[in-house]
Amino acid sequence: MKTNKEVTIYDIANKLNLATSTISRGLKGHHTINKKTVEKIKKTAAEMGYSPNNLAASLRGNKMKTIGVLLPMVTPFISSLISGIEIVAQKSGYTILIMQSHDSYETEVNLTQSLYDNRVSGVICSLALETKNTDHFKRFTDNNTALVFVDRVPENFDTYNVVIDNYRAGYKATKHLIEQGCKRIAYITAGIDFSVYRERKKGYLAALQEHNLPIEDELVVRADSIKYQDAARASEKLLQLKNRPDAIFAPGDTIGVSAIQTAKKMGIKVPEELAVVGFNDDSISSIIEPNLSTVTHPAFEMGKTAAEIILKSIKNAKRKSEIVKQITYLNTEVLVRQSSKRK
Amino acid sequence: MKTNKEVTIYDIANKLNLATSTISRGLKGHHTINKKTVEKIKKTAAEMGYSPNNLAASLRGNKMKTIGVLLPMVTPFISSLISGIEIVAQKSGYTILIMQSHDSYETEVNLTQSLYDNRVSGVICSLALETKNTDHFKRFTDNNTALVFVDRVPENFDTYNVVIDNYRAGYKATKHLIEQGCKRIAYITAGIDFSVYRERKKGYLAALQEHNLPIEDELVVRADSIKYQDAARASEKLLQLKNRPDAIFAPGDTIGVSAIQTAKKMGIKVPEELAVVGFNDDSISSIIEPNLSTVTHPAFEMGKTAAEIILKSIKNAKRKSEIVKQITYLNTEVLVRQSSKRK
DNA sequence: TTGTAAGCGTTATCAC
DNA sequence: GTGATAACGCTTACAA
Repeated sequence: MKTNKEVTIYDIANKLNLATSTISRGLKGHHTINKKTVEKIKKTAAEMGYSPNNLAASLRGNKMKTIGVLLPMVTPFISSLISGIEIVAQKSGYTILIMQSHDSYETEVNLTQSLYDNRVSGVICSLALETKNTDHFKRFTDNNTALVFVDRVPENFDTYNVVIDNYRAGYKATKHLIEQGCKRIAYITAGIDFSVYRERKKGYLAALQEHNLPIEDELVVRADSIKYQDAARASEKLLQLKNRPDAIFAPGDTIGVSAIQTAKKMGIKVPEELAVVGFNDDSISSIIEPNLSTVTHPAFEMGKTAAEIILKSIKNAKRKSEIVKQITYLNTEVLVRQSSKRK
Repeated sequence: MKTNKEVTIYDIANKLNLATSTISRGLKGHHTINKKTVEKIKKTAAEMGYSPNNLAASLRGNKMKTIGVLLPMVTPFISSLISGIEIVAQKSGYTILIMQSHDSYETEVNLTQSLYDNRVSGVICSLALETKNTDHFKRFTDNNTALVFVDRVPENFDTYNVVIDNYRAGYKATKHLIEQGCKRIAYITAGIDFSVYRERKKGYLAALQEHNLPIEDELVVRADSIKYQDAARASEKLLQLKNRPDAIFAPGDTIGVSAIQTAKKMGIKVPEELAVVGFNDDSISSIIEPNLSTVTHPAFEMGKTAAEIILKSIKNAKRKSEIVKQITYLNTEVLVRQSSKRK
């Protein structure tokens, strides 16, 4: 490793017999600088191999041109979400700093601190499954850092949220199962009845009630996480019931896939004896056989929207915004495939 | 948004009637500072809601405590890789900055610049499929920034590489197919015969040769990317051959899955008429039916190893290291599942 | 249109 | 053990 000293605007200033301020402005194509000077500056900067030091620039403004992205873990859904954020951020010259909480509250708190220490301009977050208290995010709103929650949002926090209507999605999925003639429909929830999953459950319960189907406690089971193993355990529990369900609404495709595979292992026919609907439209849902019916979840769009809100919010940060809370809903729909087709 | 002014070490110094240098040292538990003073400092810092400004600290040292992670795109393999990096980095108090090239050379060059501008301490990179020239990485080695390539590494670049032995992996997978009695084994490559895929191909060819199987050009086809659609197109091309292959070695599970599904659509029985072996052991490989035989790819371990090397390399950065190039190989093995079991 | 100089928050180097 | 001060590289009033 060589240790070339870095070229700074000071060096350029020296070479060109100009002031550093002129270089600084020239590099940004400031309108108060002579066009020819600008050109000259840019040219020599390139020749000298100058590259701007974001640290120094940000130290003055006290913020990096960086958006912190704090997510539970990288799933297919999340990776589309990231792409959406990325594409918008990149256009505006923002870098994104991705961190995973691994669904742990403690990790989330730590990463929150770390994002703050790095002086990010804004934060886009989808909560960890474990998170109940969201005080650690006040740090951002209290200190002029834009904050947007996506998908897994807190219940009571005054800021921007980008979500789908989980209640309606749950309702629609369940209604579809009812229309297929299912009578004993089960639901698998995740974490400590986490908001998103609870809302979907509410929709599920509403649909049952509306169609005069009995609501039975044993038909709602909990998976410790949304990972395959935990989901499979939950599915198994349902399918071992004396009075087994004839349908499962799984609020995630991994869970749905685990249900199908568990059923197969137990010799239960899908969809004839057990109809299954998942959530997210991950690619596995069209690889598993029978193909998994699912509810679309516009990850990419959600990412784009969240990033756009963050950028707008950063721009307006100076004059304090009037907006206290804003919830943006994106649309979802039920994709009917083989796993729930009974008619 | 309130705009609380930030608490700095200067404020703490004022309150405690100490010098900023003492505060700075106290906060880090420097041994030259009285234990009681250290405690007092830490306590009041906490009380005042102080949080360190990494920007300022890094400006002096000219490097952020950040590792840039530049990857082609988030696949299941890559997401394990990230986890491995993350776990090691976090332990040492490093933050990771993840960026995706989306397999585009141009994007990779830009992101490289962006990482540099952000003064990361080190970079872990897996190359874009399009990348042939890697001069844009010289920036890092020339300027005292640690650099490690993982998995998709350049051919000629003096630095650390963490890889598997792609040649041997290709050889082993092909040999397995031969042992199953396959005679016309096809291979799908990706990108412009990108290094990793080329190495696997070499192994494939060596195995054929060793067993006196004919090497036919039409049995090696190219997919434009490793995404499903492109892979499926390549599979289709193979299966439409007049003299159709009886096995496909796919250097990725998505490609392997596409091969199985394409075969099914065409009414070709797997594994009876077509044996398939994939690569990576993604979770889809055990969801697809028949289950896809595959070659393990120790993503998590590779991530951990890469991060450990980076950290060591950062530590040694001051005295220039003697090491010019070091290649670390991790082990792989063939997992035989239904898609290739013929005996 | 360009120059001067202060300041961003921290740390390293001396000095005491 | 602690303090004073310069320096990191850049931006931005304010001056010219």
